[in-house]
Amino acid sequence: MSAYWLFKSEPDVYSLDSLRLEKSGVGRWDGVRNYQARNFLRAAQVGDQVLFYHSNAAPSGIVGIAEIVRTAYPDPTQFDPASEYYDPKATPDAPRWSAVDVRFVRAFPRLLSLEDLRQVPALDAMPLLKRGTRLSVMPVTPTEWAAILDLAG
DNA sequence: GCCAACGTTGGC
DNA sequence: GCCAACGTTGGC
Repeated sequence: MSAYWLFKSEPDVYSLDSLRLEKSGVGRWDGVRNYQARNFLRAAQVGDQVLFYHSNAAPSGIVGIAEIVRTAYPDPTQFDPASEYYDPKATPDAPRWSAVDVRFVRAFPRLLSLEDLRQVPALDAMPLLKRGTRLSVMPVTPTEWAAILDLAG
């Protein structure tokens, strides 16, 4: 039984299109530096479905679907001093941060903006829509998933 | 282990 | 670019 997730990314950094255009067909979801988000990443299983959300965009919103193709492994960027995600306290023997691999599934016909999503009562409990929540990886319930796909058309 | 200071996120 | 909200750090 697949689970559902929502991943946030700034489209200027990594968009759904970036994932779609990956030569290998697979994109690495790295750079997560929040423990709660990391723990959710670690819970993701192969085949789980992911809502791809563009943050810091105009407008921000859900743009499509990706799928987990590899479960959590140490995020290589934490060991790379040249990376903006470098974490000097992480070592290969004691990694702190995890990455997963995803593949593109599909783009929605239109972006579902926060404003759109707030119109749907079934989505009221989503952390995404709660004031002040900045979680970049969060679980999505089957009910929420169905409501969002319905909205996407 | 408290908590002030600081840094980051992300909508607007 | 502003700034509210939140997470992390580090002095004590």
